[in-house]
Amino acid sequence: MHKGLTLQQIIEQAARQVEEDGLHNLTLTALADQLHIKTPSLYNHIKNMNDLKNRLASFSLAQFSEALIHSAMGKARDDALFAISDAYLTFIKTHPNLYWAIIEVPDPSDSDFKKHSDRLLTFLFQILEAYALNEEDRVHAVRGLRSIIHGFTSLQLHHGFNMHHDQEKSLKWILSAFLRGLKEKNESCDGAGQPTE
Amino acid sequence: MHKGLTLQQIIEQAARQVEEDGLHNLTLTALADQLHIKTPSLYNHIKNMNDLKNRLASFSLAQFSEALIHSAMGKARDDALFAISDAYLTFIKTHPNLYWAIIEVPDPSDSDFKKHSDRLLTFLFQILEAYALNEEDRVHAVRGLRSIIHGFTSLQLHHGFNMHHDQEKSLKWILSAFLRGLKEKNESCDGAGQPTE
DNA sequence: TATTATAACTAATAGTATTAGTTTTGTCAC
DNA sequence: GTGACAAAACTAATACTATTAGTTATAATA
Repeated sequence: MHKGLTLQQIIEQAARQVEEDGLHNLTLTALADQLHIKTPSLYNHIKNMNDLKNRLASFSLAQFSEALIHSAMGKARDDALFAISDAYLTFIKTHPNLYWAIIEVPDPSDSDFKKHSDRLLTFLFQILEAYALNEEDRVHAVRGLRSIIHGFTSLQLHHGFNMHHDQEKSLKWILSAFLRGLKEKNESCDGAGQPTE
Repeated sequence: MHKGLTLQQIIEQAARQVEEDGLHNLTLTALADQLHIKTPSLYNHIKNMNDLKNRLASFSLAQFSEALIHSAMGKARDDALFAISDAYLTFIKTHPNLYWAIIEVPDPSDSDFKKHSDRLLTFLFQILEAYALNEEDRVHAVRGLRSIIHGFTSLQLHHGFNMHHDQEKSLKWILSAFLRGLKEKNESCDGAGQPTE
């Protein structure tokens, strides 16, 4: 047989199966079965399992970036950031296993993966340009945003917070606090604040 | 042979091997080899691989909690929180693979694991009691703290930020911003702040 | 139509967790 | 001490993994 199967189709099928069954239930046998080929035939398209997971991570990250960037269209500052965090939460809720594929990418320095990750980073930098921060502070601020959103969502995804209080409200609350603190840095209206120690 | 091998010894050996070779290089064969027993003998002590990983996660989390709680001894408020974040970073740097074992725990609802995780959470709550927050806000604040520290460290651990700027300084900067925003919430000194939109 | 590269195949291997059934060994009541 | 019992080791076997080597069929091309 000679199906002319394409790498793209393989990745997409892998993504479907991962979405359904989770990343660590992805096996070459199951993947080949769904594609109606024999397992070793996959090696005509991929180097090995790690390679497949890298490509799957890139694929997922591309969709993810797209969703985030799209969500902030025509918005700026806090508005944009809240939209992004909403999109982030939405993606995690609708594609938890794909997000996990991004987190567990075997080789984060893979060139294709890095391309998409850099794109997302640059995008965040641009959003933060609207705030009056010097170069170094902006680096810190971007790291802060990523940390907050990724940390919140991945904790929720894997470990779950106690569900008594609303999730989305929490994330918004946290982001608001961070942004308040970020703005206040330049203004130093802290004269009357509670003493630090 | 009848070595009288104990579960504790097995977990500790597993921890040693994971620290050295990473979580996904932990195999029952390798573990049994190092313990000088045959692979199936492990099943006298553990239920299966998942069970082993759960126990390993609990073991790691216990050490982790201990380190964090210890670091805040005799401190309060910002002082305590910065000490905790330092301890957090230190743990991740010295035991990255054990931290990963905590993150990748197969069953986060495992009772032993939950025990330690609740302990850590309660501890954070107590620290935050020193800030003037109502019940709900304190929930948000604890989530924020966890998200920031976990998010920052796990991003750094797995994907790495660009190393041009200092890591610890970044985390301190981010935490400071969050804490500023947290304090400001009650004070509403925001009259002259930059407009939100 | 002949050539060639692609993409499928079959067959085989080594490494994985796991189960079943057996044997050894330490412990403890008598 | 001796015998009963349970704990903890063992051997042997199974079912899945990924992966490699070598082979065959097909599609495109010259």
